[in-house]
Amino acid sequence: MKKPVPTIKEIAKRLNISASTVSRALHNHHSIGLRTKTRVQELAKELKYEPNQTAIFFKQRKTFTIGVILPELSESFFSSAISAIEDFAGTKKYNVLVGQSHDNQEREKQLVEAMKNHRVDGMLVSIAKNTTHYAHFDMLKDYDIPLVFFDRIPRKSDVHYVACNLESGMTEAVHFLLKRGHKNIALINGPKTITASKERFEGYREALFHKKIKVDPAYITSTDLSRESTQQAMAELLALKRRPTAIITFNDYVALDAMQYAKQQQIRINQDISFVSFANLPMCHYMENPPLASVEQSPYEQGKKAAEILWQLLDDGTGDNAKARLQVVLESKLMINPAS
Amino acid sequence: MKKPVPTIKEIAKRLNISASTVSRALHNHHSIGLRTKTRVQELAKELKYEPNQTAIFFKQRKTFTIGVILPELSESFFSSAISAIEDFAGTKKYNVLVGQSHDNQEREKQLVEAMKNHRVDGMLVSIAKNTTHYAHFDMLKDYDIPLVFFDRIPRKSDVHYVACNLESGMTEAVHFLLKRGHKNIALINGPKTITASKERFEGYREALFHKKIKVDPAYITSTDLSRESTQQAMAELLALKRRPTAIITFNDYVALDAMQYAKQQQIRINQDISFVSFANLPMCHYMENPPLASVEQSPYEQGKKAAEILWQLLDDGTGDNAKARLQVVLESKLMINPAS
DNA sequence: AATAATTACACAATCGGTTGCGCTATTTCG
DNA sequence: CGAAATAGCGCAACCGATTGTGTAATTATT
Repeated sequence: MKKPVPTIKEIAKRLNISASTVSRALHNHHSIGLRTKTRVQELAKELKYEPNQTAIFFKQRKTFTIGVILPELSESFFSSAISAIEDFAGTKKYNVLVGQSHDNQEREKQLVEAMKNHRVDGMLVSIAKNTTHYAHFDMLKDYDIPLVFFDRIPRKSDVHYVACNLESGMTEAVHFLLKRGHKNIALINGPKTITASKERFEGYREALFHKKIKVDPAYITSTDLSRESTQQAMAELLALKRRPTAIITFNDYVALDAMQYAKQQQIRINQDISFVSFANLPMCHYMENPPLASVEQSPYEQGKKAAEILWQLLDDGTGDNAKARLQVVLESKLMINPAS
Repeated sequence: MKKPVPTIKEIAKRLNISASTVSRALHNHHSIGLRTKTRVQELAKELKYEPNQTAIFFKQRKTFTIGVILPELSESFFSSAISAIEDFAGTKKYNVLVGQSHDNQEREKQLVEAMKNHRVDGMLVSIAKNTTHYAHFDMLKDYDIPLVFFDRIPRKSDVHYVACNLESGMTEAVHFLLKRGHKNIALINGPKTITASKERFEGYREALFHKKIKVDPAYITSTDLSRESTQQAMAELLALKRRPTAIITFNDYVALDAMQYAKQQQIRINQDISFVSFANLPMCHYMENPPLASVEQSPYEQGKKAAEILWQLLDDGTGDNAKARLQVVLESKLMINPAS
């Protein structure tokens, strides 16, 4: 049951040859004779020899492992993204190390440290909500570990990233509602500190500006994404004299909480008030009164694209394209809910 | 930007002492004088020295990494489980390597190989649907890598595992419906080949037997979990003379597909036909007509428990408890949907 | 036939940190 | 005061694989 794990030395000893010869034989090196080559390979198969990767990692200064850090593994968006990343890594024979920050900057930093010490060959990161310092990421340059951000990206220009154009998604959403005759379109945005909220607001402002409609500050609310906070925002909107006839929410979860609250207030969903949101969760297709439309943020595609970029950097060897920043913005798309 | 990564040797050279002294100083070894100790530690901090883990992994024959293999990272159940595992591993300063088998036995085998060669300290696995051979798992014993299965466990008795008692969950579900006056309770079960389906059926049979009700074979349908297959099963049930008044489905997704089809056939959900299912997905709490109840399978708890068992094995050092099989069955619980 | 080229392998260093052992001062104690 | 104990540090082996260089034996070249 507990056989001694076979090593190159063991094979060498048994065949009375040197370890280096065994190593070369196993790699089909040309300087090894056919006879010894086959003898080595046969014994290796017999002993079920498998190279000790930890030794190789150490020697080659390469671990064939990438690190992925994201806020929450259990969130649909991120689990789709990590799935894409793992798929891509699998095709390249790479391993994937994961860590979740739980939107905690300190934990995020620890994870970066751990993965750096682990000598991952590259990293993919979706940053925590409240991450404001990026020193723990900058450090990776000293270790020549390429880094690609995705979805939740830092507000810096000197990084590689993949993101989704939320602004255009929001613009599309507003136009969609305007076309349906809505004039009073409110917003339940996310936490003001995060980029994603700002982009959404910009899209909103842009769309209204384009139609020469003034932005009513009272229509702009925000939630910390908790149910209570969302319902608080909803309450504010319902209390307005000029009550909105349409609400665009930060994402589908917020929409659901808002809609639930609205229902309690005897408001008919998508009749008295129409909803449009972000994420396009599959579950909404099963609902009787889902948001009329939702902006697809393509988690799988983002993850995949981020992985592609990372491998581009890995293949470049030295990462000499430190100047050329690879920045990809995927177009978001407003998906009209068929069930609505 | 590309500073030479500091090593122990570098520190040793600068202080004109030996590498071994540096190593011991950093570990607060008693045989090192206070003066040199502080000199070393200060220089280490100044150079931002961080030990190269790959070297330590290699030398110590320990990687502080566990491998997790599951069918699909993007499935809610598994993403919750991996989240729990990562959380637990984090508290122990361990890293988590993930891989998804996509229910493909060959890929699963590759992943086990890769993780074994990576010398992970332990593994957690939820096996692929169609995995029938376990040789690739047995091999781990030769490498002293403890292994704990969870949720999707193999049909072998000589393994450690954590699973959920689906049978009792099903029994509860049937009793729930019987108590509400239903006599004609049908089943849309999962693929016949998988254990989870068998357990559900056993629970169903057991519950009816207990009430001295005969099982009508026509009430037992199955789906491969695709929408088409589910709706096919639903069509069969609706075509029956003695149409069921309640249906228990394999999981919430199946329930949603079935309900959608039923609606198209002018059937009023939970009035003409009541639904009960498995998984207890949060999304159901937002629906107007969710399944009346759903069996909670506690993915987070299962993942956590599996991790706990794995660490128990890791702490035992030699894994000498090869005889004592750690097998935990968590009770499933029928959750009545508040929104229903 | 003498030299050059090629084949086939061994030796040894190396990656970075850890650890048993040994050596030398200094201190302690009888 | 001389011997034993102890403190403080260096030497070298080691983990397992890779790789540059050296070298003997064989083959090719002119």
